Amino acid sequence: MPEKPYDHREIEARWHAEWQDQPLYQAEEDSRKPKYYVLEMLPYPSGELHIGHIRNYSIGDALARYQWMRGYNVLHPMGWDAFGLPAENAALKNGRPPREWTLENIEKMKRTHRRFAFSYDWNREVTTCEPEYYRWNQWFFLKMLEKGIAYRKKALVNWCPQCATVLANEQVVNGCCWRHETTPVEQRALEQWFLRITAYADQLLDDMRQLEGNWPDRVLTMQRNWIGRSEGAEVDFTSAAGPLRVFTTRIDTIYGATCVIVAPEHPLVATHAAPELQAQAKAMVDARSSQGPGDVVKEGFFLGLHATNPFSGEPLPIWVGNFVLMGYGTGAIMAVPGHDQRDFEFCTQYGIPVVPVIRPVDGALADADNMTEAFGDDGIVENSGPYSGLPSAEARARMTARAEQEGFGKAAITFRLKDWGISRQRYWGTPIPVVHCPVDGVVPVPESQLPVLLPAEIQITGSGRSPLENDPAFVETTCPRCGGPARRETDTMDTFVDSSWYFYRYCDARNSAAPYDPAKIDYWFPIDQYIGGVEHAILHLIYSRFWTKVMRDIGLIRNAEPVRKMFTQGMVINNGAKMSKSKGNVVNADDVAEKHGADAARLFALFAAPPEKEVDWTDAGIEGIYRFLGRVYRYATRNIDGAGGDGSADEAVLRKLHQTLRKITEDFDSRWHFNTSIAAVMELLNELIAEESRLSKAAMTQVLELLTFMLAPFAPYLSQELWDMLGHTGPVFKQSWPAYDAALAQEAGAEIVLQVNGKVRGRTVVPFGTEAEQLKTLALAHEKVSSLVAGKTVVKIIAVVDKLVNVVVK
RNA sequence: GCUGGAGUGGCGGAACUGGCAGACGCACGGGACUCAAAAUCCCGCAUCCUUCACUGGGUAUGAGGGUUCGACCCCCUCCUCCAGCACCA
Repeated sequence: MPEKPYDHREIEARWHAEWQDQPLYQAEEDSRKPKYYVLEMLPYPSGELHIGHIRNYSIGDALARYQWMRGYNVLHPMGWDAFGLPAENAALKNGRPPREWTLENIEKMKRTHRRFAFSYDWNREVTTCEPEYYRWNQWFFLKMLEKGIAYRKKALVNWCPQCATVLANEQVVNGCCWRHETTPVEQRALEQWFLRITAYADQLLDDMRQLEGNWPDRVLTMQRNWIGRSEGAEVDFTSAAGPLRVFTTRIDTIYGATCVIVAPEHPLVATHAAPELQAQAKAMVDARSSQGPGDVVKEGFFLGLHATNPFSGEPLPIWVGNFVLMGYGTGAIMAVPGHDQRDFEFCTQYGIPVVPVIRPVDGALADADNMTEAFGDDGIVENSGPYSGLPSAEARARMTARAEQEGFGKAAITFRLKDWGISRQRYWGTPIPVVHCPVDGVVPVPESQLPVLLPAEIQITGSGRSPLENDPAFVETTCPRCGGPARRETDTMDTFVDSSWYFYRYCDARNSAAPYDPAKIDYWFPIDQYIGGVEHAILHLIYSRFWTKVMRDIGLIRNAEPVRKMFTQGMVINNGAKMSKSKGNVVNADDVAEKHGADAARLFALFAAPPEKEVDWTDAGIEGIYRFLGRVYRYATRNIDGAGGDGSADEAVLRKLHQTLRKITEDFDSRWHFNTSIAAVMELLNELIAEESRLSKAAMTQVLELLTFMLAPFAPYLSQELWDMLGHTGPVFKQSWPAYDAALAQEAGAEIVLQVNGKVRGRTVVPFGTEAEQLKTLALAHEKVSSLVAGKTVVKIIAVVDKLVNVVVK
């Protein structure tokens, strides 16, 4: 058969039509096959897929298809993170109702998904803005309220004036909003709903040990830092205003404390500071909140009060310092300028004495007058009453014990992690299911009344409060307890709530009686492989882990962790910047599919770099892949029913064929460096073309079939076309992944590198396993080697079986 | 500042366990086919020296040192870049 040109449009259109209404990718219920749950992070439905998405999904899809071929019952679902601010902004801008806008975007993106033939089980699709989904957010919220995990408090919150809403701590980047990177976040006091994630801090930390090895170290490190567990002690300093509690990790330095510093928001300021000092503290708070990224200059003032060091009995001045955080520890510290750099800077600035009390294990105590920086290491405690001479660690233990005995302190653990504020003053989110009753206070909506529906018709104003407040039909209700008039809560939930458990819903997506059937979770969980961007290393991935633990404690599920293996793929860079709408460098997936085809786009996304690394998008790069696919196609079409050659190249070609298959299989099972898998297929093709006329018909048949299989996880359209051309029926990815033939893949002999003084001077082929002694003899007999050795003394000869010989001469 | 990670041709990257540095692709140069172009195919492509040529040799994995018969790989010092955290007491 003469070769045919590669027409990606024709091939992809044909199979697209063929597959359109077929349930090809459904996961089986009640299967006896082993399960494999592969998941890619669900996208926000912005309206278009770009190449960054394509990369994420191409990795997951290759894996899903490979696992199908390996005989697994694969669950590979997709959904939409459909609540969130852009829908409201779109509504403001062009008057489209958020739901309508969102659903339309979803339809558009789904078309692109199908065009790329990603193997999702669309029967399990989850759309988080639909009541069938968000009612379970509300249900979980009520459970958490019962358990005391959800609670309400007035708190200083991060407020973004641009978003006109509250941000979680995790959403504040360098003092600015994560969505508006130049807008400083303000502090406001509001009644907010919180989830007590801090109660799980230790578990979140401890269970990371189960994840080690299967999650990227980088992600685990970031989570550990985020949780920020510190062991130390709380100690009461006595003062005229009552006991003042500080948190310290270095109680061993307490004899070196020269003042106590409180945060400007500390209650002591409000109760005991003179009015002008209170104004000064307030100014400090405001200055800090409006300060953007960069260094905050240390500032402070004397409060006019003293506190007594419970160990030394010494009176110390109480200062207010702008670098002391109310939100961490007790909001008050003991300043030990001799052994803490921050305290050193503050105290020297205000002339507060420096008193060194720790010396290096093998050195002398520093001289206070000549210090230029604090000595922050552990050492030997000096000038510290009965503790003098003890190593730091022991001093800490004894001092803490004494504080506990005498009731002025205790061992304490402080976390950097704070409770998760979930209230948002927004319309397009899950309504928080409580009502405010003048008689009964805050009353949960009974489960039977769920879901609390978001009203469809709403005037989005963009002003500070939730648009829901302006909808009397929503706000005005009756108290479920007393039946009197009451107001609904108008805050909605943070959208990270939606994504904290969506992957459980995939297991039972149409359940209307419960979030899911626990038996199904038992079968499918944990997720075998989760794939997504590293930008979610802390937010989404910590919340998800927390939610799983809560569901377990409610008694719904048994697994403590949702994700067994995590993979973070690198970003796609275009023109030196991360692709984003605001930078205007987005490469649209449909455009690429039109020009070069979905197969080429997918293959290039995998070929350009190892999946965990960033990858530069280049039009030229995808051209190369497109040419490769064309060569494969033309090679196949012109050889598919040819007469065959004399077979003189069969042995070499089949060896290469099975070596390539072995490499791809190994890449899937270990390191996922699909760029080298694809390079190996290219190498194979180069050899196939070179030896084309010398291949027997039987060998050619085997070549074409295995080549088709090798491409099946990466290029579904082309491989299906080839499979069809080869006279087979049915989807190629439902065939069994072929086992490579180890005997065929075996090289004829070992190539031994011959070196003199570590430099390669020749090589020779010997039977595998040829012994070292024999290799040495062979090497010395080698013409090139012997000429270089002649006239010199052989110092030694190193021989490594099947690898090399190195003759060392002098 | 702290904590991770990374530096290899013009570019993206390979070299998996200390054993042939530069696979594969892009770009580039030359050639074939063509009236011409596109497409396609063939050849070359780290660098310097040597040779008419075949060839042969030296130098190269951010810089400098070390360990080793042998180092992109291990150790030490330094430089640069990227990411995360950033007064967390």
